[in-house]
Amino acid sequence: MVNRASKHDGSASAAVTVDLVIFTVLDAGLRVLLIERGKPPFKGELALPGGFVRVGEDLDQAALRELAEETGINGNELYLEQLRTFGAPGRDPRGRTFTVAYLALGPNLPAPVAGTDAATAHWAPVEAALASELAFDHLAILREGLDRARAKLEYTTVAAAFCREPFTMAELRHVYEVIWGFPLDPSNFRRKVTKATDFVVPTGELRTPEIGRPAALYRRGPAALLFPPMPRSADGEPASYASSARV
Amino acid sequence: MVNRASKHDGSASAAVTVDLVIFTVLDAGLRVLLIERGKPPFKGELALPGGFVRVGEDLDQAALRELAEETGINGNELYLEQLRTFGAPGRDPRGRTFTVAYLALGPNLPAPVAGTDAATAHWAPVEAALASELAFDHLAILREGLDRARAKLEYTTVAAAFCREPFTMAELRHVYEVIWGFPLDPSNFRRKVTKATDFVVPTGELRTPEIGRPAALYRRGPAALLFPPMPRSADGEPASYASSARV
DNA sequence: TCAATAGTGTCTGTGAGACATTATTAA
DNA sequence: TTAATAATGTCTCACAGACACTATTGA
Repeated sequence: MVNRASKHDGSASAAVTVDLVIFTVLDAGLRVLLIERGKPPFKGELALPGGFVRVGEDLDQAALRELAEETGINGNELYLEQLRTFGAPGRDPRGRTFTVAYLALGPNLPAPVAGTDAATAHWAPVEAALASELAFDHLAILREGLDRARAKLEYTTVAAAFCREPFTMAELRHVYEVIWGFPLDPSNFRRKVTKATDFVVPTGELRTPEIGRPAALYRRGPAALLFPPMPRSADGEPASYASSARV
Repeated sequence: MVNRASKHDGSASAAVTVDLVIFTVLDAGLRVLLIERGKPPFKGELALPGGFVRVGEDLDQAALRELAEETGINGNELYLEQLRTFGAPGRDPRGRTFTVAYLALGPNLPAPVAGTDAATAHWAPVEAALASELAFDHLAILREGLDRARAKLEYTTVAAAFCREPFTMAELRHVYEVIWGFPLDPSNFRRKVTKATDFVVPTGELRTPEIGRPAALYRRGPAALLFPPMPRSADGEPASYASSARV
C-alpha cells in the first residue's frame, strides 16, 4: 500500500532518514557531533549522526530518538528544529533516500556514547569539520546548520539553549562570540539582553569565580524571539545570512 | 534495493510528495492557490497543489514541475524556497507519506489552469482559506507558509518578487501592507527602500497613472538580504514570528 | 483652479557602538 | 594593594516614526 505510487506514474517511493547537526559550545569553541560510520556505505568515514525514520514515528520523534541513541541524552533542555530536507537523486549510493536535516543546540553536552550505527562519536571543532570530508551530502547540511544557527542568534533567544542554568552574562555572551566568531562589547551586550523582555530572568543569586567579582546568575526567560534583535552587522563581520534560494 | 530498510528494523519506506503554498498579491489582497481535489482521498475538498516526487527528480525540480502543471507558469521570475517537511504518521489515510512543503511567491500570476490532478484551481483570498477546511494537514502548512512569508519581508528583499517589473514604490509598499495587514508610512518606506543597497534599481522611467503625478519605476536589485531590516514592530502589529519550536 | 498621487524635508526619540568609570571579590 | 572580572554610566551617531510641505500630472 505504501508503494502504490511507484509503478504507474514514475513516482518515487524511498527511504526517509533524519540527520542531526548537533552543536554545543565549549570554552574552546563551537563543536559539532560527528560519528565514524560503522557500516557501508561510507564505512569508516565521518558523518552526521542520524538514521531511518521508523514506521509510526513522527519526524521530530525520530530526531529525538536518534539524538538519545547517539549521545545518550534525552531531548529535554535542548533546542531542536527542522533545517531542510535533502533529496538529490544521487545522494545515497544504495538508492533513493530523503533525509530530513535537524538542527539541535544544547548546553555543554556529555561525552557521547558510541551508538548503534556509530563506531565512534566525538565532538569535533566546527572549523575542522568544515574542512574535512563527510559522508553523503553531510558537509552541505553542516554548513546550512551553521548558517541557520548564526542567523537565529540574531532574532531569537536560542543562544540561551547553549547555557546550562543558571548562567552568567559572560557565559551567554561567550556563546555569541564563539558562534559568530568575533568579540562583543560586554557593556552593550548586557544592556541589550537585560532590556529585551523575557530573554533572561535574574535568579538573584551570585556565582563567585576563583578570582574576580561575583557574577549575577540568570535563567532562560519565556521569550522565544528577541526584540529588538541582537545586531550582527555594522562592524565585526558583514551580515551574511543563509538560505533564501532564489530560483 | 530502495526498500531494504523496511523489514529488519522497522524503518519506514514511504511515498514523498511536494506541496506548494503559492502566494500572489492582487489589488484586493493576498491570494493563495488552492485546488479542488479530483480524486480520493479528500476528493472534492480544497487542498494545496502538489504531487509525488518522481524517480530521478530532485525536490526543487519536483516543486517547479508541479508549479508548472498546476498553474501553467514556469519558475522563472518566481521565488521558491523549502518550508518544512511534514510526516506525521496519520497525515495520509492511504499510508505513510512525507510531504516537503514549499513556499512560492510570484507577481500577479495568471489565472491557473486546471491541471492533471486538480479538478479546479483558483486564487483564494488567504483570509478565507485560513477559515476553511483543507485536505490532509494543508491548513497547518498554509499557516506556516504565511508566517514565513511575513517574516521574510522583514529581512530579505522577497517582497519585490511579488511585483512585475518595472514597478513603482507604491506597488512595492502595497505588497508589505497586504501581507502584514497594516499600512506603512509612504515617506519612511521610500527612505528605507532607497537607502538599502541594491534592494531596487531605478530605471529612470516614469509611469503616468490616470490621475496624479507620474511615479518613478524600479527593477529588483541584486541584493537578497535587506539591511537594515524593514521594521515590523514598534507599532502597527506586535512582532510575532513563526517557527522556533522549542522542544 | 482642484483633486489626486508622488516625492522631499525636518524634528525627535531610541537604540547601538565606543569607551571611561566604578564595584566586588581573592590573594 | 593589586589583579581580575563584573557592572554602570556617558557621549555620539544613525535610524525610525510622525508629519508638514512641495511637485507633477489630468480634468
